[in-house]
Amino acid sequence: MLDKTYQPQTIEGEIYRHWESADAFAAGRADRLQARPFAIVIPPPNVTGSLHMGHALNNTLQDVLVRFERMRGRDVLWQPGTDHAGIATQMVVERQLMERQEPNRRALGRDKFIKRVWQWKEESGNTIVGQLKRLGCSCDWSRLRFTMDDGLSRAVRKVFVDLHREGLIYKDKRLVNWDPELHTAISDLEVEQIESKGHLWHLRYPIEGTKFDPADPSTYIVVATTRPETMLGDTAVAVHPDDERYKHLVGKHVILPLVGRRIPIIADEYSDPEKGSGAVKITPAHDFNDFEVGKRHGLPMINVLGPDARLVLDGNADFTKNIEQTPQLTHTIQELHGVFRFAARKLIVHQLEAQGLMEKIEPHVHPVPHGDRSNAVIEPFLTDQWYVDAATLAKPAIDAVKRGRTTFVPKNWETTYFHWMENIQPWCISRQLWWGHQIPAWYGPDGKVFVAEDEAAARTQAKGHYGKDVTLKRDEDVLDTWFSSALWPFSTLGWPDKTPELARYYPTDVLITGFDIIFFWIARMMMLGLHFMEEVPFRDVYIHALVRDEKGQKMSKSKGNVIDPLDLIGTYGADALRFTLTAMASQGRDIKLSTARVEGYRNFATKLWNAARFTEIHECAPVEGFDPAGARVTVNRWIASETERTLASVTEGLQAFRFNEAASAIYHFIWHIYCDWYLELIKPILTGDDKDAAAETRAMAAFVIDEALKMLHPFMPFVTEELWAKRAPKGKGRTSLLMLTAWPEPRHLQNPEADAEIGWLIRLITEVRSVRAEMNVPAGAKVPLVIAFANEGTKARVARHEQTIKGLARIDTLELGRPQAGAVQIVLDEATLALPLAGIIDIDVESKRLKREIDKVGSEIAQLDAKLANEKFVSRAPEHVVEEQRERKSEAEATAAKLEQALKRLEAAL
RNA sequence: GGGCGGUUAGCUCAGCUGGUAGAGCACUGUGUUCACAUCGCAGGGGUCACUGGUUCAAGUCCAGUACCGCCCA
Repeated sequence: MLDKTYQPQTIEGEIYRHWESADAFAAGRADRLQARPFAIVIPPPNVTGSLHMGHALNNTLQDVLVRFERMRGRDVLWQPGTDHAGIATQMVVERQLMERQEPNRRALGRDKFIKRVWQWKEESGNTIVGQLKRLGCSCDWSRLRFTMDDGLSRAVRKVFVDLHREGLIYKDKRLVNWDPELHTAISDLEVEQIESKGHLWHLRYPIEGTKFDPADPSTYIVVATTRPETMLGDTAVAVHPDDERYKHLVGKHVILPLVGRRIPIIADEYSDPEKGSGAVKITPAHDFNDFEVGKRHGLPMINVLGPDARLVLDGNADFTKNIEQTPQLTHTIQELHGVFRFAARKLIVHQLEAQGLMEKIEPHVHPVPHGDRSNAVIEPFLTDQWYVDAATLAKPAIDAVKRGRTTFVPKNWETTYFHWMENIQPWCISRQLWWGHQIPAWYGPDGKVFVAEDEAAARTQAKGHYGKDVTLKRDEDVLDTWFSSALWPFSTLGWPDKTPELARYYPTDVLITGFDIIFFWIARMMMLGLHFMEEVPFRDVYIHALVRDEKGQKMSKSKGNVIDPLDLIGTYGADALRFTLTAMASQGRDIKLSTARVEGYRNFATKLWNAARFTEIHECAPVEGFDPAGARVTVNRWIASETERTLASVTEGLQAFRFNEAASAIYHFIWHIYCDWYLELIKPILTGDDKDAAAETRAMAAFVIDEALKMLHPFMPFVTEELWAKRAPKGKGRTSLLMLTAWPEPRHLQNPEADAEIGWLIRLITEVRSVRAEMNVPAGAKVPLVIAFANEGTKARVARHEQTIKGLARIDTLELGRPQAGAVQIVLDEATLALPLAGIIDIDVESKRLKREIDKVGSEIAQLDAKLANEKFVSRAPEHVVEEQRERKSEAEATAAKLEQALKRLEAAL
């Protein structure tokens, strides 16, 4: 006997272990070798991370789909794995060293540090795997991969070497986004532009050949800048070519204050006449736009900052090149060399002010680049880095989506994808970190680079080049983490080896992920998948929303509004959390999660549990060979019909990635159809005298709940599996696993007659209950019911459902006859139901109620009349729509007439 | 500045190809009838942001406005 409530905590772990021990998650099961494969690769979570709400949503949706397809007979591979997350993981371990007051990374040295990270990975790397299991994820854990596994690392090296050979990876000296805190380059995508309050400093640059006079504007040009400290590296001043104010100055030079460098005034459209003074200083080594301007005009690039964002002036040959050694210059170098950028800013502003070179300072809000990990202000920095020629790789990736070989759901994300891909910049892939895939490049004594999959191969190349063995030094940098993630759909399947898995499961069927990594990950998988596999990595990309808190705020640790999915699982069970996320995953809107909702779906699990308990109590066990199409009892034919409708909704919903529709279809069926009506309607039959009907009903009740368990299983795997096991056919144990049971097939069970009849019955019961409640008839009181003016069909229905009506509407005597004086009357189709409540009810109140009803129907008739009187409607609307309105009108008129009669009868009683 | 999305019941949200506005929670009344009070029954509550347009018909399509959010520059 089932307990009164479902206790998820006590059974979830056990059920999960049961699945695992049955190898139920395994891809390529022997019984499915002939089946069509269905493959999903997991977006690999950070190996040292823990499950947050985004993971919970992402993996729930994947699991729903995977379980659905598995039940539909596909050979499912859900490929799990974790990501080494270069910067994040390295930071975690460094912080750990600091907290434990152990030697820091540099003191430890590269090898020892990496060993520590591996150690940390071994300790905590499976935390998230365990958490995914708690969520119920049915990944093939035997195939768990890690981006730094030997195999995946080999794939990374091969891709690097191949792309390099093809000229698609190259080393270049360009401006990069430099994180001065982490001392590494990062890609554009890892930079967040944050609107910040700053200033616009208007600096006066004296024009060469004039005597600078603060009172005479013709002796200087004003440039506006948000970063005065970079002025030491200025190599030009730019004005717009059409700017009349400055036309006469183009071609002249200014003498850079504090430095004495002679720099040209150039005309370039980059300068915006509307902004600031219309003239801008050009610092090619410290600004991306200026870099381009510099290239156009052949300007020198003078780097005045070091990797830690301190000024480097002393001994900086580029800085002192072509300038006179003045006392001012010496002073500048002395005072500013080694000073951190923001302190330098203050000093420089101060000096310029002292010399009358500051025209004005305006408050100014502008975007400032920040590193997404360190949150440090990013410095455009001129260094040598490795780049991927993304523009070339993007072409086939754009084409594949344009031609529909890969489809985004919802479709509008394709716009985002195209926009980015069509404007893609070279991808900086080297990182000055230790944790990651070390770049497979070796340098000879003269700096000549040899790219090879291992050192031996590099040495061979070097020997060929130099004609002798030389000492090679490996590039110290590692690759961007996303470089290895980009290979995930094929590297996890064994590539570069030609494995059977690769042949069978690539391309994968669908990728499920959030929009925040369309660029980081999806785009790059598309590029590298197409390049190396000559086939898209996935057919569909389902983009889901972000999970926010109930106020719509992004969850973040600093805001303290994080809801821990594991807490919710602990309180309400994994099924409740999963169902909530699925039911709220409608396309194109963020999810505002509230625990009330989770609680509601926990209640749903309990409801289902108790429905099962009911079937158990009434011995509704599955009957082998039971054919629902052969049911005779109307209510059974009806529930079979409803079941089939639900099956269509759930199946179609999942096929179209309309998770919320699928979820609400099964929810509505179980609670509001099966529990609210079917189980209530069959109670009289189960305890009645008709043994055949009772037997059929028990079998049907069992059949339907089993079908419901199957349909609900992808969403709520634990409780359904548990009930499946507990609801064994009579005298037998149930050895099958629900998760490996076949998804229901349509059996032509839809039955309009049964639908109509039970629909009528439900309306009758509801109407009677409603009137009872309105008339304050005590809930427990049984009253007589007279049905008047019934046609033959209704009479037959009344006879068939007499017991049910009596039970559910709390009726003691039910007869056909005429409405008694002073009775409450209900119009139901052609019939009138009368509840002789004289003495209990207030005639006046009842009269008002009937008048209200008449008014309601009356206004409906008026509306329909207006519509049908409209000639254009009648002539232009489709025939069936017009017909429908006519029918509706005549029904409404009939109802109105009957209500009028009812009112007359009531008034006659007065 | 460019792009995308949102604005529907007190709250959180559904509403796919235009044809009588739905759910959950909350609220009100009522009930412990032998599956379930993590429940049942009944009920109240919406000029679908605004303005125009297309159409016989607009929450749904189009244009614009306002406010909110996100992405990119």
